[in-house]
Amino acid sequence: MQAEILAVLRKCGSPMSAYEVLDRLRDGNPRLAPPTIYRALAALIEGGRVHRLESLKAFVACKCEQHRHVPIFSICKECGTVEEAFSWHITNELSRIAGQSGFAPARHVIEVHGQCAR
Amino acid sequence: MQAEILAVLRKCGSPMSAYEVLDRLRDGNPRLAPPTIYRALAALIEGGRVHRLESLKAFVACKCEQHRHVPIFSICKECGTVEEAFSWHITNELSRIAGQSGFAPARHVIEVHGQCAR
DNA sequence: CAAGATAGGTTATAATATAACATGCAATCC
DNA sequence: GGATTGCATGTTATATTATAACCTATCTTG
Repeated sequence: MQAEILAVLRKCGSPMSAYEVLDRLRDGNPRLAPPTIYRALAALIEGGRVHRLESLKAFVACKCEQHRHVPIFSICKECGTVEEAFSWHITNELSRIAGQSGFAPARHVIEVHGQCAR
Repeated sequence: MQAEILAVLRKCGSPMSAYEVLDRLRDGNPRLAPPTIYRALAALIEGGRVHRLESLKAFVACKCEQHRHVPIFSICKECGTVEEAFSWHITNELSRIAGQSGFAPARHVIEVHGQCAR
């Protein structure tokens, strides 16, 4: 199931809601239900192979070779495409800010909405 | 309505779901329905007086004197409290990264989950 | 008052997500 | 081989979050 979902997300390229993934996979498996999708998505996210775009309530395949970084998403509000970047600078700076108050970061959500070059 | 919601959020201090706010306000107004809450929340967010924590699907009152900055939220997964910070460093660095690909940022979402000092 | 603007009320429903329990099936162990 | 275990998925139901669409009341301003 994880492999199938990953394939669907990769083929699509842009963010998909869980129910869009579900509809896609129901073509070959009409009995498929939401919990199956959400469970597999949870496992994929856990493994860093899929990200949830919190501000879109949607999911994308990780595009980086190296999963397990702090991803920074640029989300174009015109065309809907999402770029994934990362920056040690920002990772460090976030840790520094957190450190000031003794906060121990575990998971980072960085999403930038705007307009892409196109 | 905006004032009432803001009062509820301030009194609570930690993030509240829209429906928690709704329940609170229904004490004095049993006919209150979700659209009213969501509309007022949208206006408050527009004005920078409330933030939506995307990764929690919840809302907090802005704690800064000066609304209209790029907020960075530290969310403690133990006690649920949320700190709001900001950093020109990060704002600039995000702009720089965006600039590389010609992306024009309009809205930033920065949320860090972890564990606070307590 | 008329006309327009704005907030809120009302009803219904869409979209997102999870709880709880059942089933199937392969691996392992005696 | 048969019992046992573990794990992914199936199934049913429901919870949670959010919005559409249309209506009503109130205020504003010429």
